[in-house]
Amino acid sequence: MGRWEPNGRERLAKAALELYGERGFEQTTVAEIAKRAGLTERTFFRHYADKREVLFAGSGELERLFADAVADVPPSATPLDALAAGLDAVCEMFEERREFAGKRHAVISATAELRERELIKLASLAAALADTLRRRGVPEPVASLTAETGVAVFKVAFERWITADEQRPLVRVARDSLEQLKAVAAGSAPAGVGGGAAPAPTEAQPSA
Amino acid sequence: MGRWEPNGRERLAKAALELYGERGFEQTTVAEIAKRAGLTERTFFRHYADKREVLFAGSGELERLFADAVADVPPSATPLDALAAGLDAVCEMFEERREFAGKRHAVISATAELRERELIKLASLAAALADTLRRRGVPEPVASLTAETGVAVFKVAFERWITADEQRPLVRVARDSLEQLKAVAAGSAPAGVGGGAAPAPTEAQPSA
DNA sequence: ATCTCTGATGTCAGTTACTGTCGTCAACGC
DNA sequence: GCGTTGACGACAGTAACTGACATCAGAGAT
Repeated sequence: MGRWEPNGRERLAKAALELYGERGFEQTTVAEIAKRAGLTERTFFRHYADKREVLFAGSGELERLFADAVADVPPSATPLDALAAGLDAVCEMFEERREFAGKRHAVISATAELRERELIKLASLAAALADTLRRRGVPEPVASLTAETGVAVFKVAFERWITADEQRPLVRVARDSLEQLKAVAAGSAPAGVGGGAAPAPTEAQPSA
Repeated sequence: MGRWEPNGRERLAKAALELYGERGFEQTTVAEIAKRAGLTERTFFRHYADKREVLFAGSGELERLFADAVADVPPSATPLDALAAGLDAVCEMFEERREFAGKRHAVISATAELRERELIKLASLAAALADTLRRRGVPEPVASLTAETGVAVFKVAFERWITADEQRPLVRVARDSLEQLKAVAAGSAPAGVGGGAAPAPTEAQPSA
């Protein structure tokens, strides 16, 4: 047995999520988080670069998962198909953690500072995806555009999935969003309500 | 004449951009910025909410310009065409300020904290665009997807334009990027090297 | 068994971003 | 003239973060 309780890092993360949820991010001091975790402020900053980062420790894992899945798709596939495979892999990871993801998402979307941090993590994800696509031989700017598109689709799908009234699994929502984006880009959705003139996109559910 | 030199706000912005460029963002204190502007630290925070915001004061104007242009497109146009009109309007505004935009961009991309702020401004822009599209009768999630796509295209185009070896006007680069995105989404760009199968996206003339 | 080295933590002092409060003084309207 | 307003300075305070150094259990070497 060590001199201190084990898993200090995890205790800090747990305490932070709790306190951010109870009092809000700005009303919580790092000293309070450390105290709840039975540690000191200085130790908090040894584990997490700043007060926000404690909520984003897992983002590196997500990035690797997504990029690896894209890299593993056969080279004959289009960039968009490779993207779809990555999307599938990432969505699967979230399915089991919906409750945790919900709490975390609520805290983040309540505070501008945390939204900033989330956005830069997503940007980092897009950069990693673009890099992976380039390694597959996809030229610029197609690689970057595809990567940004993939992140946008994930973002939109996640927001819908985390909503209370969305029952489908995340992977289903994501695939649907991707199909809709394809339809938009193909110009099949006129601005006017209804889109009657559109050549019936693949299977666009009138879910909205 | 007032008790103080006029245009304190602008002097602060100028001093900040200079100092961020000379020593870097993190190595510059707010006290130094204020001193160079002939004011005090307290006054800096009266004009700008925080040390980063001084570089993003004009973003509200950009947002209005973009959204208004999208709103003014005839309702018969597709969402993507409306987006293209907004893109044109925004690009025009940048053409005259390339030097300033370059300095600002160099400072921002050198510091993670500033990149975060830029990203949230772009997200705010996307939200405003999505709102405008919904007012045009575009349903969700198409409105959000289209808005995110528009911002992504602008981002990619701006990055290319600000590069020293890019000679074309921003509006040309942006239109080209949009065309390439359409091609990607249409599935015309195989993952295999070269994109030779694609219908020559590189010099796509602004047929839009 | 002792010794040393390592790693996770505590302690403390310091810098700086940011805020609240109050005072000052020119300009402006009456 | 006179009160009000608006922009700023002065000053004190909080809290995020950093650097330097101390402490002490455990692991491995001797």
